[in-house]
Amino acid sequence: MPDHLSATFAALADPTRRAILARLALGETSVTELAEPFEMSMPAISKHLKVLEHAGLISRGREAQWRPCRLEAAPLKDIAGWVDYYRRFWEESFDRLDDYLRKLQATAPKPQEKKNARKHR
Amino acid sequence: MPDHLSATFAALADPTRRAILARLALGETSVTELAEPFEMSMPAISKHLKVLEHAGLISRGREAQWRPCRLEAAPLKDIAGWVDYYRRFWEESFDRLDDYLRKLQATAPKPQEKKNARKHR
DNA sequence: GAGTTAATTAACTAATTAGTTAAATAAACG
DNA sequence: CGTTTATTTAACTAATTAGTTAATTAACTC
Repeated sequence: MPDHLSATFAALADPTRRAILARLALGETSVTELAEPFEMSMPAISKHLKVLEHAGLISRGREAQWRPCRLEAAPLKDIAGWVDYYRRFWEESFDRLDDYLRKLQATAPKPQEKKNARKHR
Repeated sequence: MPDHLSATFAALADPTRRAILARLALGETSVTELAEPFEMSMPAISKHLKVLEHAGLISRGREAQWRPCRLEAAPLKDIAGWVDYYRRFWEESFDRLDDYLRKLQATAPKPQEKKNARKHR
């Protein structure tokens, strides 16, 4: 995985892993307890944890024979930062050209002209 | 892909696809122009676009022989909503048990324990 | 030391992903 | 019509992923 944002997104792309994070939001816990809600073998959970750890989303301690997992939210902050850049696109501000065009399109159903929208970079 | 959040996260887990979205944030454009910055064949880009479209992150029109792509931000709003739940974990509020313990651990037991020097933003 | 509990590693398989090149489709152009 | 331009589909390959069962490591308990 090249960059750390990709690793984080990839880790979050699995519902089991997101459920694990949701559980850890309630507090640190063991692998066995994390595994319990899932119809899945322990090694499968272990692998999911490894993916989460690799992405920096959890850390693992050691306490006797348990390896308690803890949520680490720093990568989530990066995700929030990344996605926030796009906020304006879902908050429907009508001051951008794009939205202007979108509005035009909504009101004038059949634009005949081939508007040369291609720009040079 | 089961749920739509997973599909969105998976789509965002690739740097090429994120770059495509970044380009589309500047405005609607053609597949060829989207492909240009990448050392990658057109079919490869076409597949990336299909992934993005499947996740609802872009929509495609038709204008003569071009299929202009447009950013669709609704799924990003869902991502923002999901990640926002975890905001308290990176904003270091010290009113939770977890953070209390974390603080104890940082100050008390072992002098050469790693300092846990996370910064506020 | 033997057994129990917690978790990981090894070895394997099936499915998915990300890329390739070559062929096909679709619309515009002369 | 045949050609050009834009894009997709087909067919293939290599790498990665998500899961399995069996074996292993590690620490505690008797």
